[in-house]
Amino acid sequence: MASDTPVRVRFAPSPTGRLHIGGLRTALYNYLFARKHDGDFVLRIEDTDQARYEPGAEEDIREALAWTGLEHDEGPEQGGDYAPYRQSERSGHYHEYAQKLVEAGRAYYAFDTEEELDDLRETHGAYDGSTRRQMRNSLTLSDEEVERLIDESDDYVIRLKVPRQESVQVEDEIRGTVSFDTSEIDDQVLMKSDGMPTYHLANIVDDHLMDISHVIRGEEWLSSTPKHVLMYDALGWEPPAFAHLPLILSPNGGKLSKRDANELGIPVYVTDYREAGYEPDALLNFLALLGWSPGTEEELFGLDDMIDAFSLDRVGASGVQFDLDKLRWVNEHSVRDLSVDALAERARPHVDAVGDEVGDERLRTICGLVQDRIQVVPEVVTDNRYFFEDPEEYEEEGVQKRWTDESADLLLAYADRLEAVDSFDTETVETELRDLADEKDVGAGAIIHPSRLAVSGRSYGPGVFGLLAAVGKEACLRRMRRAVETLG
RNA sequence: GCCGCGUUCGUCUAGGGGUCUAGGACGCCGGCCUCUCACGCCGGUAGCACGGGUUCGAAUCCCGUACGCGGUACCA
Repeated sequence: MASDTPVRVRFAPSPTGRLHIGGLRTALYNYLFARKHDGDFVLRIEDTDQARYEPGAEEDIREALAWTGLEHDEGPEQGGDYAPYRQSERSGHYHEYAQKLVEAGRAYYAFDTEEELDDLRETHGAYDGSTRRQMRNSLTLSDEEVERLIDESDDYVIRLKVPRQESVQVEDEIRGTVSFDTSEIDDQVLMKSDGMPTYHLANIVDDHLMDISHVIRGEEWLSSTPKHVLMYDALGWEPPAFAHLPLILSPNGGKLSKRDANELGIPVYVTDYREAGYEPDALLNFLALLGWSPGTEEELFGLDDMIDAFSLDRVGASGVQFDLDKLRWVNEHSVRDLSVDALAERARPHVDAVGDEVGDERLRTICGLVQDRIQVVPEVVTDNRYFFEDPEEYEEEGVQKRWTDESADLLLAYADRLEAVDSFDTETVETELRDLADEKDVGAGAIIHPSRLAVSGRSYGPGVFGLLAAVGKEACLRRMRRAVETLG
């Protein structure tokens, strides 16, 4: 990397769908690289495919990035020195340079119909240096004919004239030099018949015009990079540095799919992670570790720490499998770092969503009790149902282990004592229990465990005294007596 | 099929000719702590894809094979 040119990178998603988790990682690496080098991080919308355009997708992308905190310096909505940042608004540039390529003899008009192209693919293979002579294009037709065809119809494209049998070198920051033989490269369409550029043209024109210094993108682009290099060369432009990131794979192999989301619980879209209650900083931390290593034994990072530690040469080259357990582990640490108040605030929407009615004060109490027992915020309510409703059954294993012949009597006696008590706080509840244990000459555990079982239906969970206090006097008495009835 | 990229514990990775009887993390298993669970701490399990070279010496370099992934559109 030339250290004298300012670093400018871009994240260039296409609004054909919601932002994918892989896209977020690409954005993250771009962001880290930009911040690390005091450069600019640009958001560019690559909306050149009218057929696949999805309304709302750009909004989702913006929302997802905002949620994660990856702020860009320039983009469609806030503008910047290189505006506009939506390719559909930059048509003039693409036409201009497509024209230049034609004039320089590095591109040509092609008039072939879809049927002719299908036919070509079947009989000869690709539209390239070996077959273009047989096709209907400005290389084979007379100038007059070409002019007439262009005038008469809009149904033509501009194709890149790929030189025959040359070797093209791509310098990749992650993989080193990768070479391709131009005989393997077809005459890529640059301008589509609808007047829109293809990704390939738009991408290099914009990267050049926007002074992009480093193109950091997914590995799926590596194969088309030689085409881009050929175009930079034809236009007399210096290509940016390239870095192709390894792809994120499903634990089942292949790309992450909606099926992984359903079967493995791995969300595919960024906003789904928000919905699932993951902490954005944890997601970013996890994503950073997926394909990159700081070289130290540190694993838990804040964004700023990641920026400090980041470098492209520590990004791996092989595909990486998504590991939900690891994400949950990282998230668990983020949850634990939250203040109880913050956790309660985050839990609120999830509480409301399942229709539990609980005041802020009590929600904070509950959060305090479960904070280091959950990995993801919604577990405050999805696990730990006993805070909100009486247990419907008692964990069988727990009953076998903790419910003894004396449990019923002890629990009843405890319930009676609690009924007589005025304030039902953690200390009172504990004092009463210990006093009763002394009185009956049993270990505290003889009452503690049946109590937990009766009140929560489980043999595990928060400390009993906090648990009882949080559940409340009325419910505790009801549940204890009910447990004695059903467990005997 | 062809082209490209990749291959270290189940997973993410460190390591880039001797310091590697391969280090860390997640997961899993065991222990300690403890009213239970969880946290925390301690310990354990498990790996250089295979075959040839090069070298005094290879996880590290080269070649081949296998496997995986990507590309092969008027999609990005």
